[in-house]
Amino acid sequence: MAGTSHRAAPEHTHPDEVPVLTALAALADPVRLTLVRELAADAEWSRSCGSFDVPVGKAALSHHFSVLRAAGLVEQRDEGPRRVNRLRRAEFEARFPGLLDLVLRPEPHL
Amino acid sequence: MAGTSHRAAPEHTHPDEVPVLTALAALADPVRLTLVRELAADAEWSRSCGSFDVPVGKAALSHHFSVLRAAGLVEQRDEGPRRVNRLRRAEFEARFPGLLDLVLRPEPHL
DNA sequence: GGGAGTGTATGGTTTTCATCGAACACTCGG
DNA sequence: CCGAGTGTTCGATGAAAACCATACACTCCC
Repeated sequence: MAGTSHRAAPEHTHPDEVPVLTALAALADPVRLTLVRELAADAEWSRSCGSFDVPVGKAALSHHFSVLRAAGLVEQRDEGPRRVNRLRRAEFEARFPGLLDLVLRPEPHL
Repeated sequence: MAGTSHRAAPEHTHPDEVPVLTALAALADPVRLTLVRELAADAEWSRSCGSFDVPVGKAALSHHFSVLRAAGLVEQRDEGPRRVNRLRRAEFEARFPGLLDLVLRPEPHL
């Protein structure tokens, strides 16, 4: 049958239930910042967890995604053997207006 | 004569030279968040470092202000024996539009 | 059903960061 | 010149967080 996954669905937190401090802490990490940026640059649900170019092992990567979910930044869905991601642009923007733009904006020269 | 201080002037960093990651990290701490908020609630140069209601000793407090200066969030000036503070609203807003508003805005109920 | 691919969970190590206590520097008022 | 008030610096401590290697769970395809 369709839609049947015998795998535990990932726990999500809606941005509305996220404290500012949690959101800031989630974004204040170079690896997660990269994840969010790469995620924003591609189509929704197009990137699996392993498809990101970050210098950490799978275990750490999995943890980072867990943090991003808890901060309401990322939504995940199981698609066959892989877990694909989506940046929760609209919802997160509604909760923290401008924050995402800020972090996605190309860094002005220092 | 006036304006003569035999004390080392605090090192400041202009918001324009601050990476996003540094700004986020500076705000992603409960004590510093309180400092910024209290600072925003009062007139510029009206608050000395010791006048904030945070549950840490002077040493830690001094360190937090150092982080806030490095993030371009706070400017300090020596005024007699005390060091008074100013939130760099305009400059920081120009560099990171909306970020201060976000953190100063009262937290919606969770 | 076996094996490859993908992601999570666990346990332990390392690093980072917030914190404190104590010592020091500076300013001001007696 | 001394003492109180204020803030920084230093060294050490403890907690939090990032990380890795391994082992495990699930899905798909042959």
